[in-house]
Amino acid sequence: MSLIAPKTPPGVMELLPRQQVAFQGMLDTIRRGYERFGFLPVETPVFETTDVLLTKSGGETEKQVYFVQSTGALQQNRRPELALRFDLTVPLARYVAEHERDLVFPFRRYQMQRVYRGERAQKSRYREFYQCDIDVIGKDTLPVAFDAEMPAVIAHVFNELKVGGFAINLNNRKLLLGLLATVGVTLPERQALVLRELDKLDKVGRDAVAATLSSEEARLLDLLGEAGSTDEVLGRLRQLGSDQPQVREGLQELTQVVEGLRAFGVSEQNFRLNLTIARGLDYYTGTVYETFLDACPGLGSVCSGGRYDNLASHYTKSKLPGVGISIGATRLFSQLVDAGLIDGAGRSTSQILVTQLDPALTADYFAIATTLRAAGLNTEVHLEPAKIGKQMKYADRAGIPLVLVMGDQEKARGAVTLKHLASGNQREVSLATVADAARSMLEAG
RNA sequence: GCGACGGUAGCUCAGUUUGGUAGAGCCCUCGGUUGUGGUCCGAGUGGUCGUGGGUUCGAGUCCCAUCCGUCGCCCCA
Repeated sequence: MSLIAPKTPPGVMELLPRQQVAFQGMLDTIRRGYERFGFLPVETPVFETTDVLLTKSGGETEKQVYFVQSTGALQQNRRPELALRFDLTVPLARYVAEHERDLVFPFRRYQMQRVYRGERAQKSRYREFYQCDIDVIGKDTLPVAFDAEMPAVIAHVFNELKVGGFAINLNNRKLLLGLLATVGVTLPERQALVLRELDKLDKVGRDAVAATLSSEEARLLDLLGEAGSTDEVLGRLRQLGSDQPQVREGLQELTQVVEGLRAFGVSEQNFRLNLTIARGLDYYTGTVYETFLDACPGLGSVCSGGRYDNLASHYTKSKLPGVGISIGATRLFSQLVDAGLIDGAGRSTSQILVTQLDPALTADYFAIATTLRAAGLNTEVHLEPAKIGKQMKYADRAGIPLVLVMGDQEKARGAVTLKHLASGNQREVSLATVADAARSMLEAG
């Protein structure tokens, strides 16, 4: 019988158990951070009906959607009625429109689930990946203060994740569109093109971008691309003295966001104004965010989002403005592991392995394990008889930090031997105090 | 969808120039060590050389086709 090659489909992240522990730890940290700011959990199905999912899509999005179809429907040649979500924001819009009467506004929700994009896999571009979103949806109105809270939450989470240096880049699309209008760019298609080119500024350089633009557009490019501190950039924008309404409004919002961030106590190191980021052109209408890690300069954003004034407009007549931001957890994890900022090989969930040295003492081993578990320690018994060296090797490879050994010598003394594998420390302790001893050896490392 | 590069052991790769018995390191298993993992030493398992066809006495190696993968473009976390 011929074997089928065991192979994960391209563009997915599949982890070994110890890596999975490390990844779960990261998700736990993000979840704790989101809850610390009072966001509520929501989950939605991985698939939506195609009419819900594709309302918003331009041609690009639709090309990346995976359709879901039953075998029966396939055989009847019917068009798929379901498709996999490609982000969590569109499902959120549907969710809010559908459950509007049962929700409390402003509605603060977090959602950490997998999304799917049918594009060609590349480095740190996955076809299945986790997004960890927070969004706030207002009823009729949503003050700009919420735009400032988003990056404050992210700064808190990234500091908890210990990712090293990071910078949340801030911009405002009203400001950008207003400035474009002042140089005569008012056609949506042209605006989109200029913004897309602007977005590439860091990547391909000023001259390459300017070559695709008119001279007036290029002058604007130089204004937007000029570096400087937060206050310098704001000052420069004010000096323009533009009375173009979108420019005034955008500048005022951006100023409020900066003031809010400072009031929240976010370090100046962790945010900056960057007038060249434009974000996806679909639904953002005001503030936009993109976050970059100092440790991974060449790689893209690991966390981005923005303000949208009319997201749910396809599903309801209610006005439901929102602002949200999303951590790309799969990409973030793989980058942090590559950069050595987190240990990709986590510990086992077992804290202690009770070995079987003497088959006659099996009942004692089980009883000791029960005692340790009752004391709150994750405990595993090596149920398969084997040489003690092999049992230790098992603990070492599985990432179990502590090993318990008891032979008839120890038993006669009412004691057990505990060995901490990483340090090699080994102690004989009284059976009566084994849980406390184990705990202190785990803490000592 | 477009472009570049690449497919040889579970993994990383050498071998291709000049056709001549399929290799190394790591991993894994066992042993050295009958109460001690990780280090060290020894042995062993593991391959239709991506697939199909062609040239040849003989193809991992040369020719043609094809599939798949990686990276980049577009777009995006």
